[in-house]
Amino acid sequence: MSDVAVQEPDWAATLHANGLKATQPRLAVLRTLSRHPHSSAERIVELAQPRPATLSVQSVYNVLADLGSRRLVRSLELPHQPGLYELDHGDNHHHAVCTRCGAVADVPCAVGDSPCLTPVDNHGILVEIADVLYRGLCRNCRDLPDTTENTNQTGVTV
Amino acid sequence: MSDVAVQEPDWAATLHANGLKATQPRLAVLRTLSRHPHSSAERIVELAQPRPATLSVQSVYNVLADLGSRRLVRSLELPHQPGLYELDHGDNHHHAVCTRCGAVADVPCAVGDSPCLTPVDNHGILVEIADVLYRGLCRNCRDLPDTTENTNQTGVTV
DNA sequence: CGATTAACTTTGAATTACTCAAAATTGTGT
DNA sequence: ACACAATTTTGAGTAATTCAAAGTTAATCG
Repeated sequence: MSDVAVQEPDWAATLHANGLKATQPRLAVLRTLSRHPHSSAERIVELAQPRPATLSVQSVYNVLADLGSRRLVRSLELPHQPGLYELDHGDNHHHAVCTRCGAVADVPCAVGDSPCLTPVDNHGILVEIADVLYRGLCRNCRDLPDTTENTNQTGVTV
Repeated sequence: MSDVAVQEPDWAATLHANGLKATQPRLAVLRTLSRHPHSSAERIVELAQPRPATLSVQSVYNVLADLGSRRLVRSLELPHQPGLYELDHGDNHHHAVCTRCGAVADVPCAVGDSPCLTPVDNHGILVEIADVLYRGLCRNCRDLPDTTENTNQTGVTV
């Protein structure tokens, strides 16, 4: 029997197609984001180990910048938290974040087709993109009484 | 003839009504935000001078935190920029930001009534708030050719 | 297939936007 | 005016990120 492995893109080929060398740090970052979307730079370093055995935070920042400029990766900035990164699948999806545990979920960009897709002229600014951040409580946190400690608790109120 | 002054709220009374002392730094921050919405803490220090003659950045942060907890002021976090502050008028408006010059404009929360007001259950997260950030080009930047320097240029791409 | 070299990563220092804590000051009720 | 708690300031500290120079590596050429 063959292993039932999750099909992953050929990252080396993707990098080459974008005029980038297929280096270990870049492959590690792409593999990690593929398995763990919405990860911070520090988290990527943790998750990427031990392949390669060492990977500096600065390299991750460099890699994320390079991949971001090629539209392979995009970032998500939540208030009072380090930036989170995910593979850029070309869709313009938004995010829902739990204000209690910090869990992040993708939300398709289709709430009656607006406001994401309709360019609006607001006070002279011709809108091309709408970034929407939904805030609320995830199922798990909703079910817990106010006083209960949450296992997912990050200490951050987003 | 009397001066044609813009009518400003009685900030001292507002502070007292919220159980806060009407101190010079607090009055200066409120006056400044009233005249210059979407200002950062550093900018508030610049704009508030010379009344009082000295005002520390830390005081501004303290004041903003106090006023924020009383819902007199709210903040707006743009990626890769210091937090911006504005008076909280109780409406739940959003913001449009020019990706070229960084200009910020208020946008009423009413794009077909959604997505701001309709709670949606997305991937288990019961949405209570939707923060929308519109990005685009302001009239001024749209009229300028790509190569032209923008007078409002802050160096920041938001 | 091994050398060359431009691209890339790492190391270490610097910066920005804040936060924290203790000391000095000020607003307000008496 | 006085007193005292509330507030501001001063100074140090922190987290996330950026900058710059030296070292390393991937891919191309011989």
